[in-house]
Amino acid sequence: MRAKRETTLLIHIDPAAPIPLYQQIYRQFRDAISEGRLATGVRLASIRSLAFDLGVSHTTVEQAYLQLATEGFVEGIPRSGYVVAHIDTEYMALDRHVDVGLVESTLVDRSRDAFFAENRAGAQVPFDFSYANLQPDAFPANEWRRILSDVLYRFDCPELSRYEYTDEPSSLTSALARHLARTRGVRCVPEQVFVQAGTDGALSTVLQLFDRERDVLGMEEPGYATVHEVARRQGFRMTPLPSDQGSEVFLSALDRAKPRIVFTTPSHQFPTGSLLSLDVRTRLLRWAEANDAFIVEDDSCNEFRYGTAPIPSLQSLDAFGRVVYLNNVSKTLAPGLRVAYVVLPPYLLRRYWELFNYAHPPVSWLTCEVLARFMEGGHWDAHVRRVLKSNRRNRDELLRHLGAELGETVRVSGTDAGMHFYVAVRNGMTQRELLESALAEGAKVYGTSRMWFSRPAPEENVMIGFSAISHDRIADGVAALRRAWRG
Amino acid sequence: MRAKRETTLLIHIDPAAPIPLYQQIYRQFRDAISEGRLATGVRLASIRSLAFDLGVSHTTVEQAYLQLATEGFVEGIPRSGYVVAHIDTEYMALDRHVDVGLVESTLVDRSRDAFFAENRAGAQVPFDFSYANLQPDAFPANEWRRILSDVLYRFDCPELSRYEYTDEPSSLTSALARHLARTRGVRCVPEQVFVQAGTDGALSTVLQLFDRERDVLGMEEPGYATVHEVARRQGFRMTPLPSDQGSEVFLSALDRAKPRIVFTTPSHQFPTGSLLSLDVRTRLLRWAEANDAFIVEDDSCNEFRYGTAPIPSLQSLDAFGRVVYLNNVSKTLAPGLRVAYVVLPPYLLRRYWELFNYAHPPVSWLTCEVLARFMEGGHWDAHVRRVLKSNRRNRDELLRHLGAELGETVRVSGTDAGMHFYVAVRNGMTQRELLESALAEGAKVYGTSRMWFSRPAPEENVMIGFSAISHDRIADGVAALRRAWRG
DNA sequence: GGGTATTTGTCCGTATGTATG
DNA sequence: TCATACATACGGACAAATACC
Repeated sequence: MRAKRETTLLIHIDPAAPIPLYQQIYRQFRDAISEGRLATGVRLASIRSLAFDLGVSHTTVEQAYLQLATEGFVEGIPRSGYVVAHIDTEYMALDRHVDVGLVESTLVDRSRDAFFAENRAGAQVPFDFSYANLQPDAFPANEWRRILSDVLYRFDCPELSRYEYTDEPSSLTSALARHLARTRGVRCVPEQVFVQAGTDGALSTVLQLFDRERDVLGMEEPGYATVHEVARRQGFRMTPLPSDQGSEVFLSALDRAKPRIVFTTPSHQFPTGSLLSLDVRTRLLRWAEANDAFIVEDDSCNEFRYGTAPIPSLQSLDAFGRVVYLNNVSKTLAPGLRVAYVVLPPYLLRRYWELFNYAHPPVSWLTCEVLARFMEGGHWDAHVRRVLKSNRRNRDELLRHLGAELGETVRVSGTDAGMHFYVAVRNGMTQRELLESALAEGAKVYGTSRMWFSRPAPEENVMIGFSAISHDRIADGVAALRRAWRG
Repeated sequence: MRAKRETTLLIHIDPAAPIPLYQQIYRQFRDAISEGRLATGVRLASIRSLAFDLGVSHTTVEQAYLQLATEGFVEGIPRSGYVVAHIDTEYMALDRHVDVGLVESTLVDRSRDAFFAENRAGAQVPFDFSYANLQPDAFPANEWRRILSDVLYRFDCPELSRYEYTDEPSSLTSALARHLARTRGVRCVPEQVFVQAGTDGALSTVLQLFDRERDVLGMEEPGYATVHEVARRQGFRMTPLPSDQGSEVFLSALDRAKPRIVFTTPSHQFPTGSLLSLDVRTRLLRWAEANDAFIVEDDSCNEFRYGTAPIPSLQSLDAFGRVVYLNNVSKTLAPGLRVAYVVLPPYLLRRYWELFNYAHPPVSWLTCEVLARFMEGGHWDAHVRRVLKSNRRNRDELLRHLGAELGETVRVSGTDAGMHFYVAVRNGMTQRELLESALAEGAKVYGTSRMWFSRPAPEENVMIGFSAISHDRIADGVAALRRAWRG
């Protein structure tokens, strides 16, 4: 490229200004070029001549030119000079404060959204019957901090400075494999266990092992809205499997629709709280084997059974490698940790490694290491016992008061397990009216309508949880519900 | 259901055994039913009669029966008795140690995989010229631990016990928005910032905002293999955009293929290390606006520039809301933390909230909170300076020795920025031979062939990194490379 | 047209005030 | 408090490009 002519741009510098000299020069050139005052191809003053004019060292000018060159405003021709590069001056003049209005309107829309209004401001209500959150002080902060200090003191944590790959068994996958074998009868080696970023992330990963075009996901209805949404985002078609009309209806829907993947919550159906019997379990497994289907067993909440011991997992009955075991630490330790895990059967394990060659584990090594030590040190079992005890106390209290205050008006089910009751309120109110009248009395209960996706949701069903509310507020909370629903 | 006849099953219990009495009873019934020794419909001994026979309390037997009932082995008929439920005894007899062979063979296959052999055992080699890992002691463990203790001491961390939703601005998104505005000129509000589980996770999320059927992803070639893999898993078609033949070839490929999404690394192209000039940047942005396309700007590694100050981000030039800004803390703080973040432009923000209604943030609240305080406390800037300094020292050392020992044999590029050099070795060896001969001398360099996906990769290009190796091993490492490549 | 002087960018070391640890 | 490192600014030496004779 040849220079057309030399610049006549006048540069001013102020040695007293707080801005470095080379930056003052740089900026004046940059702005002149951006605004089109220096046209493409124009030759800049030579480093030495400009330095002489300004009374500074030539290296100072050099530094300014170098910065202009790396940012693309000028082009350096070796040992010859600098010329102005091609710059779209029209573009550079455009205002970049774009579409802030769209951001703001989107934010406002969100804040009005019913689901968020329901779930977000829970803490601000006197009686929050949340079905998923835990007691505010449930997290074993002291133990966690101690273990974390041990890990960080140990030595310099080279693991944190390395990219790991998902086929390296870790202390956490080993601890989980042992724990699952002991408490849930799950048979696996650590290499089958994958730690994931929450249930959403786990499910996302599992779905990616299948074929969007051909494979259909069978979804419990009513069921987790999150699962429904993840499947939609992942581009999978869904077929509803009625979960509130008994197991025969469930199984025959399965046989009609023949999904490739089936999402189930066998040990505690969400939200109804029902339980898949042993007979249905074996029929489900046989069906999966006969139809080359896979079952995702979401075993969340299995720890909380009131009356009987936890029942064995579906995976432990699986003789064909048809079950993906899925669980998380959100209900027992902390939702805020975002730790879930899946156990893949052999076929899907192979498929995983075809598709996740360059994938890294999605959860912090530090979190995994601390959790592994927490489990291996026996803190996990002790902690689950504590949480179970608290949940049982709250459950009994809530059940007692619901019976006493609203005995005639409500039909309560799903009381054997989990962190909430599935309650039909028979006072003629719509779901919206039920939630809003309760809220007006300071009590927050939760709607179920988003858990249906193929047929209209029954109006009268709400969820009343007992995991987050403090024990001594339950009585007053139920009194508030009575005022709201029985006048 | 009516009972056929009563059981004659003999139950033994041992009060001295470590197993609870009710479990001894439960297990004997369970096994008998599983194995078919008690047929469907058979009536169990009544609770009181069995209790009398065994000499235990009737509540002990009741507990055993209850467990059998919840697990589905028996059915309780109210005020009548328990009968054996329908059990698929044939199924229950199946061996459940299935397909362990498949698991094991998959594991063996993996351990032989070239990529994993290359990336996994890095630490065991005397001279690891890794291009992505950090110094083993790079993580600021003391500061991190102190902040973490502050957070956990503070009070009971109710945030850990709650499910959050992704539209709640957090201390981290606020800190990131401020930091990005200051150091990269990125204009955004915290509500546009989304913390994600690593770059893989971030990219996954971004892709889900598009249409798999219609939208094509334009991918730099050579470029990140991870991006390629994520796109494949997400079901997106890809079109290659040559990144090693100058910007005109890049832009014309763009104009021919017209992808909807373009993945770029403008401030430090991976792996070539080249830089997108200002002119190309504006042309890219104009092109995106004219073609209704979106650009994903991976700004990773922008912090490491040797010689000149970091150049402004593409997002800061974006007048149309066409750029998704993407970065992570893996190169500066720790890959093991798995923290990345995206800044969505208004249109994609709206799209996000259509699809991620029930999504939770994928990163631990604890990690986010500590990182936010780390940044707000000024530790981030100081730490980046430290890492930059270490990288610069290593870069200079490596460049010096490469020139001295292999000056004739290699052509080194991409030296202005990043954590590695892009090196063409001109000694006639294939890529495999280059890597293996180096490894035989104890030096690990990294292949580039997986970064091409539509055309054959040049054999002679390897990456030689300097971010993980210790400073005083570089000289010996390069000597090893000389022995390997020049005999 | 070829040798030479000059201009040019580039690379080197160094001094100084400031920020960092 | 003090040593260190860094950003800034400076001047000199060098070699390639250019202009001149």
